[in-house]
Amino acid sequence: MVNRRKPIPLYLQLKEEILEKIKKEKWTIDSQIPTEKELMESYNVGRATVREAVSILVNEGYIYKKKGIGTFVARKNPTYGFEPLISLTYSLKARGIRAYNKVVEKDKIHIDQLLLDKLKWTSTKECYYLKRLRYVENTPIAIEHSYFDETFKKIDKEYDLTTSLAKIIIEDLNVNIDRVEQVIVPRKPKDMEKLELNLEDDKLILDLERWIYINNNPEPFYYLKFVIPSDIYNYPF
Amino acid sequence: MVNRRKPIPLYLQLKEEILEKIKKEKWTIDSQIPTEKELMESYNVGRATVREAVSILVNEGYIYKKKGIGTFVARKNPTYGFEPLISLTYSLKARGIRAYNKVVEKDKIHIDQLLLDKLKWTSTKECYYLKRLRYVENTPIAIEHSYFDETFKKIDKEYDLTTSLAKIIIEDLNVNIDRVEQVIVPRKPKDMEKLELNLEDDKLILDLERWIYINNNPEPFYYLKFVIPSDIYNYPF
DNA sequence: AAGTGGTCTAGACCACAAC
DNA sequence: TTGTGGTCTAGACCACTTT
Repeated sequence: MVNRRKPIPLYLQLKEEILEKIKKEKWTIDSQIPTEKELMESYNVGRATVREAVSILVNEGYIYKKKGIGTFVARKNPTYGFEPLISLTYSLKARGIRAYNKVVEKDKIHIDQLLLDKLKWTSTKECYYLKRLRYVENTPIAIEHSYFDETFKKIDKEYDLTTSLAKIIIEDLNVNIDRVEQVIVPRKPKDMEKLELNLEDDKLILDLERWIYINNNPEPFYYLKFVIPSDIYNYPF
Repeated sequence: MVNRRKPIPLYLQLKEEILEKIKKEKWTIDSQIPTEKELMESYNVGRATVREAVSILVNEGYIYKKKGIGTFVARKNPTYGFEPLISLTYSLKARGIRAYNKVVEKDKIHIDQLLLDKLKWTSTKECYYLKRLRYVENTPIAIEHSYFDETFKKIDKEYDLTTSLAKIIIEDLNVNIDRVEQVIVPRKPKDMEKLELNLEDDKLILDLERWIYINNNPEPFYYLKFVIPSDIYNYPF
């Protein structure tokens, strides 16, 4: 029960109450939790208090809402913090930020020795290139260069390339991810990149390269390069 | 100006208004923006509307609040999503989640050939080991093994090891980060890890290894291994 | 039509920091 | 003491989904 005499805000107490019900499986995954009205009445608090408590749990990934329907349990355990290792789209979504991806280029390409090394491939094979610009609030936040093996044919045919590629790989492609390698290196941007990312003159960028290995294949099926403005060194702790 | 006849919620319109003032440097970095009361009066909206708009911008990292003082501009440009590539603490904080780190072990250690390879060092030198458990809401979310070169003596002496190591490295240590390498591999947990992370029986974990290179040194000064419960395959996209 | 969450207002009291 | 953001209430109207 919530207690007004405690020095802890009501919405935090209520949040803990709800969380406990989820942890103890009184409310199970994908089942609906009480409506805002019901929570107001059960705990004798105002609607703002209920909404504050609920919104924290939504933010932390425990519950989700469906407009016009209700609020539901998403998960019993937290998945804190490692989302960005998997998906930029997801990590933005977790912060309530809508991202938009624009396909700039899509091609089957020829591979030379240099690219072969980049891709960590030992022999020449089919290679598909996808270039996307990633936007948040109409501001470009990254240039993304993707290189796929023939797996791309399926992706291109069946999925929407403006959404999260990680989602497609993890959820829909039905593959086992064996290994993800990643290298981040800061450097000066090229003129073209300055233009695409709307960069000020002296600003550095980051090269983020990623290789994904699946299905026991010794070579990666997917090579990704992000070009990102580097404000990384002055973020507000 | 905000407009009630538009189909866009007032708080989103107000958010855009504030953001524009920041982007166009009408309100500059670290300067105070109008108080909630002033914003209510300027835009003829209620306090909840103002607080909603402001809280989004806080979440996105544009502004920050000081209790009892006011609200201030943090940055002009977005830095969405990439900070967490370096700092777990940051990525949690961005979602309004407080993390707690507990130092389990701290030692100067002997290096054998196996470890030397792991660390990507070519010759033996001083090596300091730090093991921490990382908690959120009293739930352990990761086991962290850190290996430092002699740089650690300064860190250990001058800083609080229960805070963000990334913050210390980036902000306080005054080094240039040249390169960050990272490998993620899923595997079955050891019994000890099951215990420390409170794992259910069939759950996989992720090994996340990270090497950080600084100051043009060809060898990393810092090797990190995270052991993380893996909910990757059921992300709520 | 009924029920849900989404948006919004007006007002209140509080804890905190600065003067 | 004053002003700030933090918490909380009661009430209103809306858009959305299901019946």
